[in-house]
Amino acid sequence: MQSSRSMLLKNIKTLKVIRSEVENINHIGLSVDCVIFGFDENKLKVLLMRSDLEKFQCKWSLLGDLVKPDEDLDAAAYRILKQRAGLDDVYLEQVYTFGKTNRHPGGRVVTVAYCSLINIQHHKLKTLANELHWHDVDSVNDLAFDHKRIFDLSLQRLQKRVQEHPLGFSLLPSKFSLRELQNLYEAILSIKLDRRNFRKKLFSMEILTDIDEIEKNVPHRPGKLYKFDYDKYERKKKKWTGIDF
Amino acid sequence: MQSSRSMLLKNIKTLKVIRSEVENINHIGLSVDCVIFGFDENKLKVLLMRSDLEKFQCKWSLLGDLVKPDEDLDAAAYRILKQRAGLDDVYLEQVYTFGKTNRHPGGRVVTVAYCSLINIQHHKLKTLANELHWHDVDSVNDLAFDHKRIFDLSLQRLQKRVQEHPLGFSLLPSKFSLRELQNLYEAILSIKLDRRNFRKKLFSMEILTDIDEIEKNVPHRPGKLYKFDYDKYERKKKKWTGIDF
DNA sequence: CAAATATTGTGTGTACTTTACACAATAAAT
DNA sequence: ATTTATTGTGTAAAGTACACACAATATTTG
Repeated sequence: MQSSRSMLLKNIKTLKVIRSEVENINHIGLSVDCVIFGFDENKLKVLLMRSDLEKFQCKWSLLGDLVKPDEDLDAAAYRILKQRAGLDDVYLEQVYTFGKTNRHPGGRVVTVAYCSLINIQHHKLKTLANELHWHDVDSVNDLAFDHKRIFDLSLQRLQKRVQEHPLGFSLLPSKFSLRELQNLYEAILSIKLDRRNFRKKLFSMEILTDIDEIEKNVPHRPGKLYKFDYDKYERKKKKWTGIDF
Repeated sequence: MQSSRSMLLKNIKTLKVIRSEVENINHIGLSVDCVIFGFDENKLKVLLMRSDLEKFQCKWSLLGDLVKPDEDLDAAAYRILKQRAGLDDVYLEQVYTFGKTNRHPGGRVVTVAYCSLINIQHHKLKTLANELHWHDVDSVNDLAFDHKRIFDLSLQRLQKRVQEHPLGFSLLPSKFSLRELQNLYEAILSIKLDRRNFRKKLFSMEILTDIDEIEKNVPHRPGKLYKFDYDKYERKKKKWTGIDF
C-alpha cells in the first residue's frame, strides 16, 4: 500500500490535470457583444465603452460579457444592455457569431453579436454613465478585439434589414415627422432620398398613423407628426417578403 | 496535523467540486450543426443522419459535432462535412446560433448552424455512407433536439438568399439547362414560375455562359446547356444590393 | 419513314413601380 | 409686412414585372 504522502501527491497531480483541462482543453468561452445603434442630431450613432482589458486600454469596444452557463443567449444580450447601459425594453436581434481561435487575446472566446436599436432621447440619462459614449458611425475605427469587424457587419446588416422591414422606428421617438424619418433613413443608408418619393412610398405602405399633431418651435412651416402602427404592419407583413421572378 | 486519511478525503472532495465545475459551471459546450441541401429528381433534399444519442435513437438529426478548442468555427463546419459525409469543397454559410439553455438533453450546448449547398450527383458515392440519408425537405419533421427549428430557419434563409444572390448553382452540375435551373428555383421556393419570364430574367442578369452544347437523351427537343459565370457575377454584384426608395 | 409526343425557344402588350422634378402654403424670425 | 426655411402635393417618363401562344426540334412509336 502507498504511503499517505504519495497518495496525496498523486491526488494533487490529478487536481492539476483537471484544472488545466478546465482552463485549456474543455473550455471555449462564449460571450455576447451588442452593437447598440442610436440616432441623434441626424446622425447614426453607436454606443461604445472603454475596453476593460489592459491590452486595449486606450481603445473603445462594444458592450459585451460572458454568457452564464444557465442563461439563454438572448437573455445574456438583454442582461448586458441592462447591466452595462441601463437599457430596457429595446429592439434586439442576433447578427452573427464570430469564432476565430485567435480573436480574443485572453483565450478562446467565441462571441455572438447582437444588434440593438434604441431611442437615444428616451434613454439618455441612464446611458451617459461612466465609460460609455455615443460615437458617430462614420468615425468608428480601430476598436478593441475584432469589434470593428463585428460593427461593420452589423451596420451592413442594419442597412439591409431596414430596407425590408420597418425597424427604423425603434430609433425615433414614438411621434415623429416625415422629415425626421427621412433623415433617419438617409443616415442609416448614407444616401440622399427624394422627399416626395419617400413620402409617397411610406404612405403607400400604410404603416403610419397621422396623430393630428404638428411640430412645435421650428423656424418654418411645421410638419405633421405620425406614429408607427405596429398592428397595421403585422397585417401587411407578407408584402415585405414577396417573391419576384 | 490531519491524518493522511482525512487529507485524502478532503482532496477527493476538492476533486469532485472541480469535476462538477467542469461539468456544470464553467462549461458551455459549443457545437456546429450543418444543414446540407441537395437537389435531385427535381426536389430539394436535406442530408440527415441517425441521431447518436440514445434518447433520440429513432430520430434523424443534422450533421454536427462539438467545436474543438483550437478550431475556428468555419473550420469546424468544414470538418464536419468532411468527416461525417466525405464532402469537400462546398458552399458553406453561417445561418444562426441557437442558445436556449435546455436545447440539448446532455447539458448546456450552444450550437452554430451552417447551411451548405452541394451537388448530389457529384458527391453521391461518398455520402451514401452508413446512417446518412437524403430527405425531401417537405417531408422533414420531428428531428432530434431542436434540429427541426434549425432546419426550418435555414430553409427560410435559403429561400430568401437565393432570390438575392446566385447561390443555387452550387446545387446543380456545372453544366445545366434552363429548365433544370427553373426546376431548382421552383423546388427551393415551392412555387411555379413562368418559363418565359424566368428565362428573360436570368438572361438579363448576364451571369450565364452559353457553352454551345445541348442536352442528350431526352425524349423531346433538347435544351441548350449553360454554365454559371462567377466572374461576370462578381462584376455585377452591386445590382443585387441596390437601394430603392 | 411518317406521325405523335414532349419540350424548347421566342415577343408583345398591360399593369405596376420607380424616378425625376417645381410651386404654392405656412409658421417663425426680423 | 417681409424674409426665410421647410412642408405638402401631382404628373409624366422610364423601367420592371407579369400574362400569355405558337413554331421548331429531337425522340418514340407504329
